[in-house]
Amino acid sequence: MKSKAKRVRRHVTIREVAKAAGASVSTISAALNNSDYVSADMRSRIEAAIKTLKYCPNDLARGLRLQKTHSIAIVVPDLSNNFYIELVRGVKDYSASASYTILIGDSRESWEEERNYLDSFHRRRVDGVVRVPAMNTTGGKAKAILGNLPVVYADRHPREHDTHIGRVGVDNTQAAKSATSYLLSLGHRDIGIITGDASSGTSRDRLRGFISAIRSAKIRLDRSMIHAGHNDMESGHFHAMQLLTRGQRPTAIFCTNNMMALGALAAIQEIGLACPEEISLLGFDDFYWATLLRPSLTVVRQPAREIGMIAARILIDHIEGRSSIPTPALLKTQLIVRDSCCPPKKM
Amino acid sequence: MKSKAKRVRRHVTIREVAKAAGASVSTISAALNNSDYVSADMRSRIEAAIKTLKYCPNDLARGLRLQKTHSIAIVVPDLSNNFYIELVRGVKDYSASASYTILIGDSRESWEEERNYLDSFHRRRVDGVVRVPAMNTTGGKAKAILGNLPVVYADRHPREHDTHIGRVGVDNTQAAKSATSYLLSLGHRDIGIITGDASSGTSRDRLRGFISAIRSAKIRLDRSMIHAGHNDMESGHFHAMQLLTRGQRPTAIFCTNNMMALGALAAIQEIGLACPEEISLLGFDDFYWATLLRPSLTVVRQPAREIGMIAARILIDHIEGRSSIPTPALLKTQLIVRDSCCPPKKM
DNA sequence: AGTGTGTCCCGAAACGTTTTGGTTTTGGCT
DNA sequence: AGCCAAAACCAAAACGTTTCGGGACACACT
Repeated sequence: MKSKAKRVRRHVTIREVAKAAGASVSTISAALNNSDYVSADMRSRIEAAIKTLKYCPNDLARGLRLQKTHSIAIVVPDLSNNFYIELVRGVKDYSASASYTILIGDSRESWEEERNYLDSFHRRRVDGVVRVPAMNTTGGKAKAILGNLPVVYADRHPREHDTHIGRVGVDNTQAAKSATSYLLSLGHRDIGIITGDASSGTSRDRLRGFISAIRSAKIRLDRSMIHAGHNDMESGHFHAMQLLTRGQRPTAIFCTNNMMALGALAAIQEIGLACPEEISLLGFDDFYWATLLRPSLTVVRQPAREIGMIAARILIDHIEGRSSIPTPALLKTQLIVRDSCCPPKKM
Repeated sequence: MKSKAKRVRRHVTIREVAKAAGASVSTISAALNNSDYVSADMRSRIEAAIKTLKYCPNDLARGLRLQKTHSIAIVVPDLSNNFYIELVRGVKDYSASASYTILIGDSRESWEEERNYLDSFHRRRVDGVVRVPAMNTTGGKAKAILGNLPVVYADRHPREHDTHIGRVGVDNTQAAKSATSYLLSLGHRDIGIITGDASSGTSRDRLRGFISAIRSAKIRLDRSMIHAGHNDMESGHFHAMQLLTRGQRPTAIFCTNNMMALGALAAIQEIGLACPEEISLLGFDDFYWATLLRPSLTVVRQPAREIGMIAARILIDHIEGRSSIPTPALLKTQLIVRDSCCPPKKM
């Protein structure tokens, strides 16, 4: 037996395929990238060799040589929020159709985590990233991490100094305004709102829409009815508690994301208020089990999957030098009326 | 200006850092991998150069040279099932602590999708994968795709011919048995069960546990009470409908995963049965909003995060040549009693 | 016979790292 | 001064691909 003992080669290479098929390395490569100019005979010999050797191409080498990985990253702030799952799936489906591969990051609303993911994806030389920035990204600047990698923002606004090639989401101001108008039309006058962190453009827009609706109805705006949470269940619960236990309790609460709506619902159940009779609850973002809650939740629905698909489209178009749809791309929201809102009790 | 027009170099390399710092390429590499033998002076010059040039290491080249990527993949069947999110987070947290990076795949219970992910990860040369195989993986054999990449299975059983280096989950038979015993102890005698696909070892085990409990209680087993679904809401709904509209309706339904429990709950609500008074419902897998449902769901909880962490541990230990804990690793389940089960009405 | 035009294949050079095996410099010791 | 080990650095060879520039051959047309 040969003396070369350390024969623990982990993967078979194109070179071994070449040897087995009696061809040169470059011919194998040509065959793999099904270029023309490789005879039928040769091609079948190569395919046979690939099969018997169980050859699996090395994308590291490939990407290195090509200076392109045919992959994009998607980083979202909370995978346990079904909205982002749908968004990721949109990205994935479009990417797959354009034969791009995706890498998923879950920052859990932490800039630290997000930075790690972005850095890791950058080092992996993804061709671009669609990003839903984490909430608490205080001093963090993605630009410093990503260099001039193409970025498109989805759902949330980019910070001012973060360059990007596109943005897609909904018209948050308009959506919040019409949702609030719905509450007003039911007769509510004392409406509490729980928004996301004020540092987020998206949250600001939704708050703006809320205020605008209130003003249009010629109602005095009570700033103490405005609470800023952190887009998670816990802060939804906390701020709903605040709103529900104060002197003059609102007759309706509008939560600007689904997690906080859940937290608010928990608070309502805990206090033992009847929803919607004593307190109406309006959420943002739909999710597949919203109908299972009692009452089933009235929400404004964003087309999560479409947002993902379009974000991927803009990104990939840009990567491939095509021009794409204009941006920001603003998709339509839809008010899904279910059972959690009704006219307020007269007192 | 220089005539070299196409100066669109996308990324700065170690070589340019070397030039800027007045050092050789190998010295930069040494400095980066903070080896010894690089003077303080040189090191600071290098760091300065890295900063001003915004150097970002190329993990493709690195992985290629090292024959190791320091990354593992985790492929789960359904990211919109919170159980798997927790599992993924467990994997991620352990991996991060061992300075491994993770790649996430979401097969949506489809072998086609899973195969794509596995293949893509293999080509990327991840060092190993933790896998929760998709349900409908009929003829598919992961072995053919992954070669001899280390695989550890989590939550679900591997198929017979799929080699693996470890497995972690819960004692499904035992868990299902004691859950069923709980229903029996409440006085239920006519219990329906909705299991996952029979092709899954996990589903089989849970069914086995159910049957065993029934038999132990000396109750005649009614096979028409056993329905096999597909671990999704839709089939949970469908089979609950079947069970609830038949001649002799069961007084309790046991669903062997959380998605099917939700589907069953939807069916119950649709029919207008009072739960738990007219029909008790018992689920598998806890989720953070289970308490928000009315009734809040009684479930057997699996330690999802721990399963992920241990799976990652076994995998990484193996990759690094360490020996690990024995496998299969079976963790403890816990019955979380809430409001969806009560003694059956006497008729 | 000469010239061209396809077809099929190949060798070698890159891509950006790390590692190996050096060479030079430094400084401490006789 | 002379010597030597250690410290600091470097050039070149990999790692597994793709691509560029050709080479060899076959065939058709002058």
